[in-house]
Amino acid sequence: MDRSGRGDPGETLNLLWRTPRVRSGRGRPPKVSFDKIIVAAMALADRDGLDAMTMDRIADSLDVGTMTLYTHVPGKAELTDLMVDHAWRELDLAPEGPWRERIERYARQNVALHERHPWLRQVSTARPPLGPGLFARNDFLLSALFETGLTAAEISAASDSIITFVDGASATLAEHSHAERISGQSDEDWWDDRRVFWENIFDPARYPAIERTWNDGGFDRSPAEAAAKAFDFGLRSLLDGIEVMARRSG
Amino acid sequence: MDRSGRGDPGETLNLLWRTPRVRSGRGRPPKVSFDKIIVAAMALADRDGLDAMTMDRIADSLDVGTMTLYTHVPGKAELTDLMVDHAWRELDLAPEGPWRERIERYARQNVALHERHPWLRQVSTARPPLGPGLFARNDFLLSALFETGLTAAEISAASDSIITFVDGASATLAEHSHAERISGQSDEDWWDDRRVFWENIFDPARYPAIERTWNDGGFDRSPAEAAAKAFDFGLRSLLDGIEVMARRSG
DNA sequence: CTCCTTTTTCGTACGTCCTACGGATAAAGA
DNA sequence: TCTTTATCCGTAGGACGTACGAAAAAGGAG
Repeated sequence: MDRSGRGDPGETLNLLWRTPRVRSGRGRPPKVSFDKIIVAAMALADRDGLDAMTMDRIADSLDVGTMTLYTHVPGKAELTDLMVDHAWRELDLAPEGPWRERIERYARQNVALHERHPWLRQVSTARPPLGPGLFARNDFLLSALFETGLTAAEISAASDSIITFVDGASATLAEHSHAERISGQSDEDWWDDRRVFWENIFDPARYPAIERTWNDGGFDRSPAEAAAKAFDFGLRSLLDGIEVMARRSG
Repeated sequence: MDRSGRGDPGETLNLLWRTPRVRSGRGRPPKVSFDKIIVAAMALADRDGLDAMTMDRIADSLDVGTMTLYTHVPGKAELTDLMVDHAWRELDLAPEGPWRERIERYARQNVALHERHPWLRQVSTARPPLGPGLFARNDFLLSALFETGLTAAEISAASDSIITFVDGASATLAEHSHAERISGQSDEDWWDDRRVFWENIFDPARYPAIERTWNDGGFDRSPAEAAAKAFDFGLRSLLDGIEVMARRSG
């Protein structure tokens, strides 16, 4: 009865924390491994998108039968969880420098991660797979925030809001920088559609604030640039908010 | 070549802004309408989740053949876009009160919206359907922010970061309050799993900051309470950030 | 070498889902 | 009555995930 597109949480949990199996030597030698499947699936999703990542194609790219995958992985939902955790493990989170710098580094790394793996925006929202990747990230953020002297509850809340914002904003950024590839629409066509929309469909009388922002040049930047500005502003505000709270309490 | 799970943007755009068709009187009388299909689809997704919302079941709930739907809607991707926009139109966005209050009202409304329509978290991230619902929301936020005296570019960035944060945090909140229904796992089982995880799987030596936060009571709150705290903190910080910027510039 | 046990491989088949196609159907107008 | 127009919807096909079970390939025992 899985309605969220994710597999049984317990099953995934065991896979995420599993220690590599020790083979007895007996039995037919495996052609693929747990890890190779994850890597192949990620490569496919990176190149052709999450929808193109089918069990058939993953198996093909590994030169095995489709059903062979099911010896190593319970199903596609679990495989997706494993991919997400594997991606998060790519974050390079050295605990160095002052706390604010560390969190900014995390934010930049997260953007780069979404650039490499644009499919993350389709799966990485709420209810994340509770694997080593997630825990490493959370540990990094909590560890940085302990330097502020806030209470554990405050730190936890601050960490959660940073995760929420950075994940969402990274997804938006990656969305824009991959837009051409995703929509199959060239940048020129995009601007054309946009012009047609503003000229023919948009009714300024109905949305005066949008009209005014448009006239004042608020939309002159490309979507990617605008998203980057929003990212910077939001992150700065959150970090400032943490500093204010720290000064008040300590 | 749609890889994002969304339909042709141009097609959806026309549907979103379409004026109700004037029937000539000729032709077989319709059994369903555009709007009824959207409402039925939303009811299904609300009750049973997005995965359970199939074209077959939507048609059944309307007492028509499956293919009848395709007379009114090009396909499922477009229907999903229409549902998202329809949901956004439910936001009650009266432009009253000081700007900060207005944005807080928007935030609360958005949480309520995600409570009513938990499937939004699976579709409402980047690349939103550019319909009346989106524009009404953006107009509301921009209109509120104009009171701050910031430049159009600053307002646009601030608005975008609020949208990113509020959407992500609302999704997390709704996720937790619907967790039981989604996972089919009772609250007791959830806490049991949690205990098993901390006792058997979690390695404190590897994640010292998490261990410390745990010991300091940082995780004592229920996930829903913790998410609410993160929501409040993040929104307050963003609004403070806007105030600071406004004071600096004018 | 032969047989048994263990482990992995993978072809077949089924159920679900979206949707292209085209004939049937029901109204209005000529 | 015949034509035009708009809608309804049964059938069929293709894509996908995966249950099942037989076949294959290794080690070890006799």
